[in-house]
Amino acid sequence: MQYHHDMTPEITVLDRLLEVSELFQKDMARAFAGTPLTPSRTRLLWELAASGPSTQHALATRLEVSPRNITGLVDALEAGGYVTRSPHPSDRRAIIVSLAASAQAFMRDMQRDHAELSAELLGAVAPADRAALLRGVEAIAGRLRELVEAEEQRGEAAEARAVGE
Amino acid sequence: MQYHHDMTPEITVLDRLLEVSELFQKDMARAFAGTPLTPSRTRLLWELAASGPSTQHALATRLEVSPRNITGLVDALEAGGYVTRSPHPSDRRAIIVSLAASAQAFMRDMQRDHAELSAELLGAVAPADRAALLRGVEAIAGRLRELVEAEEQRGEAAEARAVGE
DNA sequence: GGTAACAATGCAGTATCATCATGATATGAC
DNA sequence: GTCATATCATGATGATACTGCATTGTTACC
Repeated sequence: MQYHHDMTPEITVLDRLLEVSELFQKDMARAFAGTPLTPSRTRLLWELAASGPSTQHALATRLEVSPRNITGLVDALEAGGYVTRSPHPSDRRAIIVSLAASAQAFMRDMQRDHAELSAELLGAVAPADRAALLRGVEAIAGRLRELVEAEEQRGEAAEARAVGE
Repeated sequence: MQYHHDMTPEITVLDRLLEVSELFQKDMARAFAGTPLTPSRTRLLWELAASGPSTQHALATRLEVSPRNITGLVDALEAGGYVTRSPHPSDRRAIIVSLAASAQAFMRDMQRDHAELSAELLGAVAPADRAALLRGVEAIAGRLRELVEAEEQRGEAAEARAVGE
């Protein structure tokens, strides 16, 4: 691959996005050091904040992991006081997982930090570029979503073929 | 913070970036399923592609992990035929890790895919928005880099204080 | 009422990623 | 030559994140 002394824009967009992605991860890891929170557990917490109290089965479906895995994640979060388990009102097999009161405050803080960071980052962008940036990132996210979905279905199709043979 | 019925731009930029980040990870995981490649190992491979043959110690420093960890990662990559270990020409303690010939081709493929994906994503953006998008993402990456670095140093300072007491 | 499906979990297992402690060997300064 | 230091390997350990299978209690259907 030939590199000219000015970088090609195609390369830099993706590279910057990947860098941003890496920096986010690094920042999260640092922020959660010393707590029992990990990416997987935080994902569960966000899901709970977004969708409200849920059965473990529902969480497993929405997060696309095995129910068994949810049990473990909830165990850890419950031990840390982030969530509570309560019986389902009508189905005695099921368990409702809810955010603990302290975790609700915690999530509000996270959302506040989230908004602050967002404002901070947008502040680094020239005002005249902001609208276009917004549209562009939106377009990229949409396209990427499509691509990943398409890949997923190809994968499932291949799997189905393999089983059929 | 006031929410109008249209979402505030501050929230959406960050959210979209986080979504993009998540989609990248998902895509990588899918692409590497069935290979011995994992995020950490791929990171080592990229580092090797970028910096050329290196001692394990140098890799440990650059990737900011323990030397012991590098041994394990290199073990796995060597078993998979991605890297080779060879003696250091002048220091018989040291070992030089290099990309295997097949891995060099593999990395070229990855870079090609990388460029294709980049073009594909940029293609989803309205032509008039591309220049601003580029500048904007660049600005955001730069700002985020600063923030993470600042956080890091605050963390180190706190650690130093703790040790000093 | 009997049976099949369902929710959660105990148990067992795999893989990754990381740490520290220890030891073998090589280097380089004195 | 000797001794501190550097490089790497091994072994032990631990946390996390998954999985599958078998079990227990519950519900729903016929």
